[in-house]
Amino acid sequence: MTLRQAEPYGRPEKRQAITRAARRVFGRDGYTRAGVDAIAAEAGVSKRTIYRHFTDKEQLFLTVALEGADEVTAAIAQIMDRHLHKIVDLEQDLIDFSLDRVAAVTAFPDHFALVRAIEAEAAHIPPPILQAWVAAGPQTGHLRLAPYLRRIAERGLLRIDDADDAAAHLTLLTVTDVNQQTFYGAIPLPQEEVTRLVTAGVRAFLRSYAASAG
Amino acid sequence: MTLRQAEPYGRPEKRQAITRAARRVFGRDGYTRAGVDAIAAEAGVSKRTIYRHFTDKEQLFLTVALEGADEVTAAIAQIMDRHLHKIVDLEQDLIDFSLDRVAAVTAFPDHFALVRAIEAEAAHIPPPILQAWVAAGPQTGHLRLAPYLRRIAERGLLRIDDADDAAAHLTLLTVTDVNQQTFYGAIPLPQEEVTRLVTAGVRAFLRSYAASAG
DNA sequence: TCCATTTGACACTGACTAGTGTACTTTGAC
DNA sequence: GTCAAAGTACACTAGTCAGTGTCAAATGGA
Repeated sequence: MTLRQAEPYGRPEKRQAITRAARRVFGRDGYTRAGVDAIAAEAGVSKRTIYRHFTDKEQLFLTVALEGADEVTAAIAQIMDRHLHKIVDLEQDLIDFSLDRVAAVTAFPDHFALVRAIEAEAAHIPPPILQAWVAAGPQTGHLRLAPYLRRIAERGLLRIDDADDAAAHLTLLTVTDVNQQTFYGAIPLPQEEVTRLVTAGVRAFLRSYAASAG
Repeated sequence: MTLRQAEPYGRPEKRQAITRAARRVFGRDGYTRAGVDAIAAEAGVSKRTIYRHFTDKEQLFLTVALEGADEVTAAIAQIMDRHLHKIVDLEQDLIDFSLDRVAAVTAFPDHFALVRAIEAEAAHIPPPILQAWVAAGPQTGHLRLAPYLRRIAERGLLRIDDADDAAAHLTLLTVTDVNQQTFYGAIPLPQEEVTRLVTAGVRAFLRSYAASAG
């Protein structure tokens, strides 16, 4: 199992149509249920073409997983910059940031449905590739969040020993909580409940990490 | 799709052999990959017998999911009682409690592998049954943890507004964190790292909820 | 226009799998 | 020992699906 095939093949727009369709179908049906024929139909492409671009169903899946991670990581980076660059009201800014981050799950439904599929397949994915995915996706999220928190701490608004731990804790108390309850968006949750969960999570985080305890 | 079949059929030990094997195979291979023949072989039972006890592969899966949840919920209840009944050193007791709770994942590997399978299948499981599972498993965990925290708060050791939120937050900061990183035990993590994560989580929880801030 | 690359249509193989039908054997209660 | 309930062995259907072979059609650059 190779990570990526070296030589590019075929027309890029075909390849993109395939990966897009694959992301959707893998996310909707899961790896095993997803049929290559269904992906071909969804992509408006011959099945034969898929096998000219990708050697394997497995390789297609892994390619899609890695490429999607990059995409979403970039989007999350933007959300961080929008909310955490300049802080006016820390609590409100963190709440807004977390709500936007949660909303990304619904903004990229195909990708996050795929995330569920990846987590389901974890035991069947070659460890190095799984680690590559974790590194490209979730881990990068933490690594990018940590510096923002550190900078906020330097301004005297937070008291932080380990910024990576703090980033992980903020994520757990907000995004992870919601994702777990909604199964990554598979089971909807009323927006007001999402807001409540995120608000409670941010408040708990601030009680734990705010420099000036009320 | 009925929740449980009313009339009991066949010898209970056969039925148990089937459900045990099903739990293991479903957990190992996931729902779609898991073959009924494989389950029959693992159970030391004729495939025909499986279909006399259960109408469907699907019904077998759902039965196993619900029964396993009950079992593990009971085990977790014991862990709570062991560590949270009388508190001597709150931080240490919470750490020990959380470590034991995390260890339950490796103590019931078949069940928690199945949990991953359930979460993977979430979108394909009839909502009422999925909710029944959530109620029997994860939710009950929270509901049972909350009273303990409330009692600890009444003794003046914690300051808690919403005990359910507090229970959820403690769980997120410890068990969920570890489970997410290990993919429910599929990818191992050194014990020292588990201890570090849990300790950091409990400390963050206590900074957020302890009555007397240091 | 020409030609090489790419793609499509489609039939096909081989393997696997859920579920059934049936005839035979085992088990355990009485 | 009898007998009915339960289980086994095994062949079989019918469907699905990953991946391939083949050849014709489309595409696009020179």
